[in-house]
Amino acid sequence: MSTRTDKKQQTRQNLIDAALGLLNQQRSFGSLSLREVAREAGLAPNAFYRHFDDMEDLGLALVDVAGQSLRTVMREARQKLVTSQSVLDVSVNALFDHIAREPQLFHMLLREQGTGSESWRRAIRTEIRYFTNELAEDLERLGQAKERPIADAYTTADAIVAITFGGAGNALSMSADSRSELAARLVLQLRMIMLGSERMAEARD
Amino acid sequence: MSTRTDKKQQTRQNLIDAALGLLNQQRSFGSLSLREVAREAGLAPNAFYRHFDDMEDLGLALVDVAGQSLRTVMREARQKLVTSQSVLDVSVNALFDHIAREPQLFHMLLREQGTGSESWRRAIRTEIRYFTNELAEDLERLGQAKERPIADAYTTADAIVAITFGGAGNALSMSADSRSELAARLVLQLRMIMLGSERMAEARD
DNA sequence: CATTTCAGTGTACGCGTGTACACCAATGTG
DNA sequence: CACATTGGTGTACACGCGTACACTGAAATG
Repeated sequence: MSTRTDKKQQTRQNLIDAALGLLNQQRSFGSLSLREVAREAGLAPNAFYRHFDDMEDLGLALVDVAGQSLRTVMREARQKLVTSQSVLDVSVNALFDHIAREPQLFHMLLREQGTGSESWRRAIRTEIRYFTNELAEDLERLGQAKERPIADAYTTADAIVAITFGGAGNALSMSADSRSELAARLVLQLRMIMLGSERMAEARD
Repeated sequence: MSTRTDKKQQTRQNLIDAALGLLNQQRSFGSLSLREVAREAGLAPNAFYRHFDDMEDLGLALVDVAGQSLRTVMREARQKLVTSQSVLDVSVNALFDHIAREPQLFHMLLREQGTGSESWRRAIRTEIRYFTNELAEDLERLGQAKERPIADAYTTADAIVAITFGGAGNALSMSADSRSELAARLVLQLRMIMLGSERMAEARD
């Protein structure tokens, strides 16, 4: 009873992959056309409607996929938060590796935050806020464990995310060399934030 | 001998204003059509070509206008860098005021960095890098004057710009209330960076 | 086995687009 | 004053788009 549903899932996935395949640093999701995506997926234009209401609907599905991918990065980073010494260094490099593996996904998340429909932008904002909240929690816990508390965990986490994701967005259109140079600078900047946050917490006592 | 050239300049400006007028948080520059802009400017579509090669050409002109506006903000901020006590607070609020006055310009600069043609993105990157360089210079000078030097002025400036512009980009689609809340958080984050940078410089001795 | 469901097709439509071409009328030039 | 320059117009074209409609054939259902 599932040959039918399986096949449907498959072509749905084909549409998603087709859209992703058409994205690159020159081409934003907003510039893709329904016909174009259907063509790339080997479908007649009309068949698109069997799977999504319109391009916006597809877009939200893509953000969802990207969100899952982002959560994977985070989970890995959280593991390292416990074990490693040079947390920041390892985390940033982990993120950069991940980005290099799925550039289109992160193109959407990091570089198309500001464009598109209201719901598109809200969906992206939600994914990123989720990331920030989790990080804030980790920072707080970690700060107490090491007895070097930080000031205002959410604000600190937000700064870290802004720096990291902003940088990662730029990394998308860079050579491997410039990329690792950028990664090094990001680590420095994150260290500044952590240092500053700790110092602010000290001053508050 | 200038009735002709004057008029031409005027309609060119009309085209620029028309494009700017069509931009808002839902509508990105990339989604504007040549005909649409010409229509808004009260021109026949063909007349567009008397002033710009194509939409990309217009886009670069717009980035140029935005860059000039950005440089104005910076000049004001630099004045305050010398006179005021709470530099960061005043600077961030100055930027936010400016943004509220010309939202379309900053929409392009802050939210459409990641989309569009190669030359479009390079033009935007150049404007922002200019800003970062000037800030780095100021930070270095200021740090020496106050005998509280900072570490790696360019890296510090880059972090400040990333935080500030990232935040400002988000501010564009916020209510006035959320906006000032955000501004307050940004000031905190910038203080973290400054504090951290100073501490890094101390540690290096 | 007869019937219903439904993913996918082909045709067709009106629309907005970029831009080529021929033209006009006012300004600038010798 | 005669002529050249040029900002702007109107017409026309082919194109890609979203999507409505009628359809088909295979899988699912009873």
